[in-house]
Amino acid sequence: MPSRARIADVAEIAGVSRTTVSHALSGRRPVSDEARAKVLAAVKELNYRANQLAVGLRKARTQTIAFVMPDITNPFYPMVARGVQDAIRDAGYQVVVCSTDGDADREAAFISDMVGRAVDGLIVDLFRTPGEYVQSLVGGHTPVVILGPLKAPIGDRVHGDDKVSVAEATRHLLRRGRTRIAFVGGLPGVGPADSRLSGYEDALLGAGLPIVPELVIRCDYTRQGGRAAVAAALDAGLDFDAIVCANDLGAIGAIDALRAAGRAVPDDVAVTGFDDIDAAALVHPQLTTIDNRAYEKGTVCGRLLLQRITGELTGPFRDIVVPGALNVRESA
Amino acid sequence: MPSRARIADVAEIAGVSRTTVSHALSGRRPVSDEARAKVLAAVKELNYRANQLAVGLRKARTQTIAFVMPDITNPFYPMVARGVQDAIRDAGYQVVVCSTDGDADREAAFISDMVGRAVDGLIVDLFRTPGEYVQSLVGGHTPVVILGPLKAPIGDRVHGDDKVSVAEATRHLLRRGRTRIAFVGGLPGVGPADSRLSGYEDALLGAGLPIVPELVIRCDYTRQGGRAAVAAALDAGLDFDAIVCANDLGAIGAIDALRAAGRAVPDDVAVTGFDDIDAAALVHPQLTTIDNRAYEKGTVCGRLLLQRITGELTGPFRDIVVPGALNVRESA
DNA sequence: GGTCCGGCGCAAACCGGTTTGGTAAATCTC
DNA sequence: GAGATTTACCAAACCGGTTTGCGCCGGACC
Repeated sequence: MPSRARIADVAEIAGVSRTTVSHALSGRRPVSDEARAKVLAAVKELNYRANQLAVGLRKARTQTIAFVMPDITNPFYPMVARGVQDAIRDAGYQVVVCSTDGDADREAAFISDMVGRAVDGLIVDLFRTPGEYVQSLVGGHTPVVILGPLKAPIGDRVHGDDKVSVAEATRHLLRRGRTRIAFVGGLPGVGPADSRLSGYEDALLGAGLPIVPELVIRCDYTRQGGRAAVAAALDAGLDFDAIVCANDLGAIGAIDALRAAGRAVPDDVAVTGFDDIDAAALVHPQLTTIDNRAYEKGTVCGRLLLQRITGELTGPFRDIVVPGALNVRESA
Repeated sequence: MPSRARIADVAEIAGVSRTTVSHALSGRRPVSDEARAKVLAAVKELNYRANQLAVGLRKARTQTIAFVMPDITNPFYPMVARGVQDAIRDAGYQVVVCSTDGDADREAAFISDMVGRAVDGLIVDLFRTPGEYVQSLVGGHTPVVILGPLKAPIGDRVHGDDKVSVAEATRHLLRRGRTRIAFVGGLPGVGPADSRLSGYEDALLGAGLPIVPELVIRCDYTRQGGRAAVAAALDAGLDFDAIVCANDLGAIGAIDALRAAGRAVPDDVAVTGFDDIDAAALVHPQLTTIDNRAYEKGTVCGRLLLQRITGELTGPFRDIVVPGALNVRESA
């Protein structure tokens, strides 16, 4: 394989110096029309493109940001990535996506690696790496935006407010006349379940209704978990006319169990989910659920990071809440 | 912001030359235990990590490959990306993901940009860019693996065989005693519909059954398309006991129409899909469909590219078929 | 006609690493 | 104990660009 054309090759063919080629292409200093024409012709002939490693090395800017996510196959993150990309593209920036696929060690490895590659900024959603450790990895030389619930004084932060969102879903059920509302999903201490549960509680208390312990059923985030939990509740003869689920998969499982027991959704029991996964609109009945606004979160992260990189934004780190949006469909 | 530590800083603190630091860290030449200890101490103290731009520039290798995909929010591609990543990670390579989000110009821009960033290899799935153009963008200096149906003499190729897969799904229906099988989906000439249709035809003809033109219904790839097509067929009084759909969304739409008409799935009409999207297992009844083996395709792409990069594989470009896998669930 | 100025181009330094060639000291060989 | 070899290190070249400093040239101005 022949190697790629270098700027020296262009200079030789155009009959000018490397400097002049650089200036002709960047416009940093004026160049005669004649020289520019010769340079452009040579560039075309050789199919020349600058080696961005060299450019980045010299300029100390790579026009690249990294987005470190826990799992690229979780549809939330690709949608965030698209938002990020749309927010930074016009400024001439690129995003590179790193998925740790649930591996804790790889979170740190990716961050370190991306800093080594001299990215101009980082967006990170971390499951397991403590904030202080991230600090040491980044070294304070690269601006960081934290996506998600992690609180760490290393950069701006963008996150949702599950509590408020679930409270809104619960109030939606109350407005529709449901009074015996159950909560299903999310083992205590695992993931976002607790804040979602507290949103449910807030809404009930706010409406002057009691929290009935039997109607708060904790289970994992799977379809099977939701199905088993609701089936058990029905078997136990519990009485409820609506279910607030901690996530969509659990809600789909809940509907499975209701269908199996001959209860109509939403007529006998209304069901709400959380996440608004693709399948939410595809199942029957279509799921009323909370859209976590992945794309918007991405654009916010991208804009924020860009402002830090350019210095347009300085001062204390900001904390931006992107509230969820209740998506009313058929199930509630 | 203070700038990051450089190798010269490490050398100074350790009291040795830059050369010795490099050798101590890379092991390319022997270094005394004493010097190594001092270097490692200084590295730790300064939290030093090499600037990969400089390393890549000098070594002319970046240990990075790029994966250019048409749409990161199509779950197929993230799963492929995971496969690629798993295949190359142990060799010390990284993958950077570029999504063109359906924009044709950006396909070319990304490829050009990644070549400019001196990636060691490319995996591309192109919707619109012609092969020869890609050739000129890459310049023949970087190995390429083509994912998908594009035929271009610029690199190895990894793709499915929709025709064979759909034929298998159709034979599955025949084995279950279905005889009047319809095909629904995919406008002619758009995407993979034609090869899928021909698999359906192959299977019927192979079983000695005629192709009934009325039972071949072309529509777009959406849920609405499938629903409208099947609703119209039912209205027209067409008689069929199974439907082979060109994709899962269309199949879900088909089931919508069957449900609305009071036909039971699969008892009255069996339905198969294609893609095995997440929702396929979440809808009711769960969809029997063809898994396009995204992860496996990713690992194959990754391994192939790696072999080209290392020179382990040379000679004519290979064409590897990753056959789909029929995933039998409830709908057929 | 000399001075000043702007336009234009080149040489050289620089970014931060790796790699090569050379050398001084230590060790081996006979 | 002289010569050969090895060990351990360093200086300098190099990767491919950008940027800086300087000189040359021609035209305008006094």
